[in-house]
Amino acid sequence: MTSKKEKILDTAALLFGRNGPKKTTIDEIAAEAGIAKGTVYLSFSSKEDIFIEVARREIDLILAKLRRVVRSETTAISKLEKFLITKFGAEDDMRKKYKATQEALQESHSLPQSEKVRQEFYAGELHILRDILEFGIETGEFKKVKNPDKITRALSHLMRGLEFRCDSTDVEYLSVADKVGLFIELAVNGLAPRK
Amino acid sequence: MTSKKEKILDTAALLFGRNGPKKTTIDEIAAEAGIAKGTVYLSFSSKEDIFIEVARREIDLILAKLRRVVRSETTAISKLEKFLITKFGAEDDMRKKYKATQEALQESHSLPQSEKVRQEFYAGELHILRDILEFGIETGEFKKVKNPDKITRALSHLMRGLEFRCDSTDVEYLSVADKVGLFIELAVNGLAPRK
DNA sequence: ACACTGACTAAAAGCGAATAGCAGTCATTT
DNA sequence: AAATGACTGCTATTCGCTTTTAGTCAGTGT
Repeated sequence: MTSKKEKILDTAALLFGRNGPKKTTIDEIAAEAGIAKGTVYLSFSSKEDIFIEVARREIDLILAKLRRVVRSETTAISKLEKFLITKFGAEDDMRKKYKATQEALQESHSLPQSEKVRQEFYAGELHILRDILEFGIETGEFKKVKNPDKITRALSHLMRGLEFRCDSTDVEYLSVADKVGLFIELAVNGLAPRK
Repeated sequence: MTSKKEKILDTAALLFGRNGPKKTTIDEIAAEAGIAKGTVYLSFSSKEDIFIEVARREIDLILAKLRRVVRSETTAISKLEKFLITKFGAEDDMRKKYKATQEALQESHSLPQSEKVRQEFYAGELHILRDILEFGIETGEFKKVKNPDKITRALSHLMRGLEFRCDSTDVEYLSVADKVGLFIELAVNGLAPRK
């Protein structure tokens, strides 16, 4: 049997995904997991604690997937492309399945600890991006840059600019392929002419 | 004497800037403008109407300023730089003075019509950006691109990615100069090496 | 005749007391 | 020792009431 803690996390993830963490009660989690409420508190110290662990698990899944698809590509550009495709796709997943994560990534108005989880996620993403950048520099696909950290951050901002904004209509609904194309076009080739 | 309509708009802009449009009443505007409430409704059909016109005036000011600084530069890159510096600076202004505009640009939870104003602002920005792009292509600073519209949009997204996010800590507080530098570095030079 | 006024109304926002729902505890059971 | 679920106190929500406010219009002054 998977440990009780795992069981609780699985159940919580399921229910968080169904109604969002805010509308999920410890009573529900306990009932659905087939244990008593008090038992939940033998493994976790608070609801927030559960939330954080669920979010962390989901984020790890996404990051692992991103790392996997990046690893399986052989050029920096295809790594970048796959990364973007997967990342933009993951946003859909998040909206559907990973409600806890979505909550955690939602700026402001979430639990204090979720800030930490968000940082982890962005740090993870940034790290992957940075690896791609360095890989590209090694293979000669990219030029040497003075400040890779800042460039990585700019890449991540461009990416963020292309993210879906669920609420607004101002980001026209570009297809994922379009977004990726634009990203590569700009970030890789740049506007200046190449002789 | 400036027309009554102007007087009302000036007063409304002042009060909107002081307390935000939500917390400003028509009674206050009328009192401050030294006219009776009913008179306001001779020039405007609703509070929203006033709001929209105030926001539009403020947006026109910002766009005009952007156009002016861009026009006064002679190279595409310096145009781009000045545009960005001014734009990022304008965000500060907005937080301080242009409460109506800020409200209008705030995604969601604002009045229905404010959507329209937002669109106008983005369209205006996009147009300026696009002009810079075309200017750069003419002067040879930029290469010919297949789809200038989409590239312009990508530029605007990169820009948006670098915008202040007033609430969050995740966009580290890069200085305006850093942001501009990153933008140019990426968008103009790109990652690919130039031989 | 016309520009303007401000008391008026209907509707919305604000308020707070009553109520319901929930996280977390702990004495009891297994 | 591990697990339970009735219980507690706190927070969120509801609901009726009061206040505020957008918008109107009969009236006033010029």
